[in-house]
Amino acid sequence: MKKTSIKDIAEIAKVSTATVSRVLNNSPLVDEFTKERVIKVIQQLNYKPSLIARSLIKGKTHLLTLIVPPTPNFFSAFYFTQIMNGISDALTQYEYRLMIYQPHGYDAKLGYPPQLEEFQMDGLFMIAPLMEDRLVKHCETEKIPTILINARSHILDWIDLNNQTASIKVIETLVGLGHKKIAFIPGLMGYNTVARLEGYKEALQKHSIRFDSSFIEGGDYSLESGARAAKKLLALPKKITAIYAANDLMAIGAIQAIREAGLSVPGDISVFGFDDSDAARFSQPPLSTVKQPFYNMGKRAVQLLVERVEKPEMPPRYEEMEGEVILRQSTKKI
Amino acid sequence: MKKTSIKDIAEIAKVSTATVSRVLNNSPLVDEFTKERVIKVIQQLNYKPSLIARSLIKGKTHLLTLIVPPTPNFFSAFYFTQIMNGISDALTQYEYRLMIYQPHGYDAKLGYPPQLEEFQMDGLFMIAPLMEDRLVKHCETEKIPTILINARSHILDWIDLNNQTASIKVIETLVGLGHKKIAFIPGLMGYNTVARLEGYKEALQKHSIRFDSSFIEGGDYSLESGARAAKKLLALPKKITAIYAANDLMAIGAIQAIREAGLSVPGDISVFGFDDSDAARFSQPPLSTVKQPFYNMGKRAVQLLVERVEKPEMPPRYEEMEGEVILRQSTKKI
DNA sequence: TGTCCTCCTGTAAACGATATCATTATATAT
DNA sequence: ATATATAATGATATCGTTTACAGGAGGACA
Repeated sequence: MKKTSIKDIAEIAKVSTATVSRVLNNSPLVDEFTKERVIKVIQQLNYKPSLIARSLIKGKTHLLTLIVPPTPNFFSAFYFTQIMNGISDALTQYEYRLMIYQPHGYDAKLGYPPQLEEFQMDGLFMIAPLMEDRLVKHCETEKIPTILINARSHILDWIDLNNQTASIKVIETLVGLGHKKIAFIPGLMGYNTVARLEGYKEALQKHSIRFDSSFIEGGDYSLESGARAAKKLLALPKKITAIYAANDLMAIGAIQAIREAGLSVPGDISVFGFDDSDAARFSQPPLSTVKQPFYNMGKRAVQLLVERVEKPEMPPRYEEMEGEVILRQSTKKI
Repeated sequence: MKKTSIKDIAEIAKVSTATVSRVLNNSPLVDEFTKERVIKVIQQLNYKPSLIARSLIKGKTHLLTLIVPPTPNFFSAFYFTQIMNGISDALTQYEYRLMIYQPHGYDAKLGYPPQLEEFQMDGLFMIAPLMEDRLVKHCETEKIPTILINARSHILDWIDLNNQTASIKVIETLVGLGHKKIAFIPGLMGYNTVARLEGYKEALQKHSIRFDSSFIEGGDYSLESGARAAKKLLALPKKITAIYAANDLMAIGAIQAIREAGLSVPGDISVFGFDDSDAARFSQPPLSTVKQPFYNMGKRAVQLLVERVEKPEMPPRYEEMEGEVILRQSTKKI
């Protein structure tokens, strides 16, 4: 009992397979009467054309692949899921399907994962690849239709947060609350960290606050690294009144360190995070943070990628989205 | 400049396409010498066989699809991501690839999403479908290789938490801490809620504590519903000393309600959650809860599904996994 | 009546692999 | 020398579609 194919339909409807195919693709050059007859047979047999066969001859699979970083500590679930939901929802408008690929030995010697090349997919979403990612390089040189989400490139399309203005908003919020001695805990060096630091400096300058490099203490996006950094910052001779961390987890680590030092949040020190993760909502006190429009980034990424797939020669397109400051109880006026 | 195909290889290596195919599938009936020659050409041209073409003739796509519920409020990101990570990691051992499908109008009239049928995938993962899910019914009657994760069926394979023993562990932990008046906030009625309630009753009986139906106050897995339920429970004439909620979010809602009533957690009332979500870790106080082995469920699901795909006629297999009690600061001895 | 269009339909060749069967070359047995 | 087995290879059909091309039917027009 094999699947019914276009041949079966043709036979029963007493037409050629070509005609059935024309009906399927509702070509105008088929008689109304025969069209109706064919459709009836199709419905009776509950026939569904094979996308595999169609892909083979058309040379397009209508498959897009989402490359997921191998969940390092800084890559949290909510981040990914929101983007995926955005992609998934937007895809319902298009005739494309979504595959997931999560490289395992990411930094291993292997360059481009063979599985991807073999399965001719039409385009790639890449979430937050690192700057030196080999896969990105490969896509750039091979001109594989790709859209970077939360990363940048001169050759590929991308969507990213405007990290600089987001940072500026944070600092202006803190300055507005009366803070002047504001420390920053950047994450691993990457596109966004650089831009956030830039924004931090710019906002300070705008408000005539002198930049003090001892107020910068890096982390690796983990909770522990946030705690470590905060500990050092608290030991500084000049007393800080606020800490701005490059993600929520480090901010929460900072809160822990501040408590351990016998100080309170936001009583003694205000803390700002970044990302608006679950952790921010449920931390104690709830964390002021920056919300990235992940869902919309995913949605928009679909549009850009599909257009790229259909017009591979278009010049690359870039899009910056704005972050939104979410004020909760970890920050206070002084 | 089209993709290089098996024909090109054959031509350059001066063999037939059949031989190239044999080399690709390392058949033993090909001379060592020609094999070497063919391989060299393959590498030179960086040829990768088309999985599409292979799928067409083999009748197998080597594509598995993960059906994701349309993120209702009770379906949180960490839940899904952990399962997906498990699946994704396990898949590296097999020659299968992963697709994602997230139905949108889930409860709408449409039964089986056409996109799935058209793209012949070999098997389906379904996460926590509801009992009356039409897609599940479809898979059951059409004998589509499917594994349910966190759900059950008489016909399909499944992996689920042993909800009853998990519940028993929770109650025994609370009883061990001296609690006797323990309320339960179940979630929406489904497989797991029923079993958890069963376990709750069984554990009470075992410790000769009379079951009191007024101690049961249902919610819908949302934070607000947890708060509402707790409020009612606190208003009971008989004073409870502990609340066990069927998920973390409702537990956190309960904590908020308890605070609003002027009581403290765990000072006056101990609270237990379920799932070990991020929210549990970062709530204040950190929430005692039950950790479900999501990652391992995903991993194991791959094994079961692949075996099912390869032997469709096997009798269905079921697997129960055990939950682990995570003790944090929301529970206290009395 | 013959020519040219238009409209519809069918035939057959793709797409890129695998699988079946046939064929050749070589080795071994008689 | 002939028959037979074995190893390596090639020719060709096949999977389920789409598509270029070729026709046939019928009408319009000279």
